[in-house]
Amino acid sequence: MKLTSWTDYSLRVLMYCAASQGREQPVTITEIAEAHNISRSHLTKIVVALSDQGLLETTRGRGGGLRLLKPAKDIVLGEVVRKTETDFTMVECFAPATDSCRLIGHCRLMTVLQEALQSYLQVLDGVTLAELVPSAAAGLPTLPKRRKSVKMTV
Amino acid sequence: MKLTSWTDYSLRVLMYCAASQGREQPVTITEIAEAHNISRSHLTKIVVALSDQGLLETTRGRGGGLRLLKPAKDIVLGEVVRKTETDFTMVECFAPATDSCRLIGHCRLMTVLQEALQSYLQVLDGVTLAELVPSAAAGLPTLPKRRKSVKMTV
DNA sequence: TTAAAGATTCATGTTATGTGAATATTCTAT
DNA sequence: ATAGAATATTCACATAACATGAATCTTTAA
Repeated sequence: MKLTSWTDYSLRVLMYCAASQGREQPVTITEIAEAHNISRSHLTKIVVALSDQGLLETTRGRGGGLRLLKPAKDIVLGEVVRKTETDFTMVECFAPATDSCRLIGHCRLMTVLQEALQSYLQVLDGVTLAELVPSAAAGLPTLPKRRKSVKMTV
Repeated sequence: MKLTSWTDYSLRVLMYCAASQGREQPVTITEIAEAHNISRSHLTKIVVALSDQGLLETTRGRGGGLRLLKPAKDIVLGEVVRKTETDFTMVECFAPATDSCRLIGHCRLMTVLQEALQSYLQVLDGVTLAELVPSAAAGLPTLPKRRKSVKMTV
């Protein structure tokens, strides 16, 4: 059981944007791709999806780039994961010939796993992007262009 | 995010065995494979693994088959899933060059996802095999009893 | 000694994910 | 206007995890 790397990258992009809120120039895809050392093409697709899902805003052309639509403190992780993760199927529902299904009518197993999933997402609903990116959480007015060592709260 | 079908099948095997506790002849692999309409070869590998993990006992030869090592009411789902699911890596830990890592030192994101995973498994720790297979549960031949509500850590 | 069971090995199929090149489109600054 | 910087789209392919299945070996009760 794991999140897809698609979700992983999506989170990185959003965190990067969150960390850069307040910057003059918006973040660019190339910038993030280089920071994380992944394919720019691939990252572009992820950004497009995030944009379609209303999680960030893109502007083309010179001086363009990415921006969060909401303040980082208003974006919860659960929302992001629900949108980026496409398949939450925990187990297959087997044919009615299946022993358990024959016994119970509807699959008790699936219900339980669904509850566990809810519990998982609820934890993520309690955390915002801002909390993952301390500098944004602290409400520092501006970030230095080149961040060296930034003190943070653990 | 989903469980592997390996885990899925593992659960089916155990549930089948649980439903058959008390039978004269032990359950056979062929029997389960046919019930769920999956490859006998494949299922064999799963059974071998379950046996190695101490979740069931196998006996070869005529009259052989599978048997749970413990009563179904003493086997919790969390235990099974922890054993059958091999990879709980939620996200990659990116290179230190990564923006977030540079800021935080250790990845806050991973911590949060780990907590969510714990919450997921805790729900499964509250459910036993017996509860998934009514006939095996305390000898009740009728419908499943309502399981007590599970504490969710949010 | 035979048939029924699990165990092992090897080869292959399938699918989701990831990569990257090439090119189109949009926008701003000069 | 136009050049350049950015996102957006399309196509082809690479890769690894997951799944399947045939064939054969090993064990054991009847």
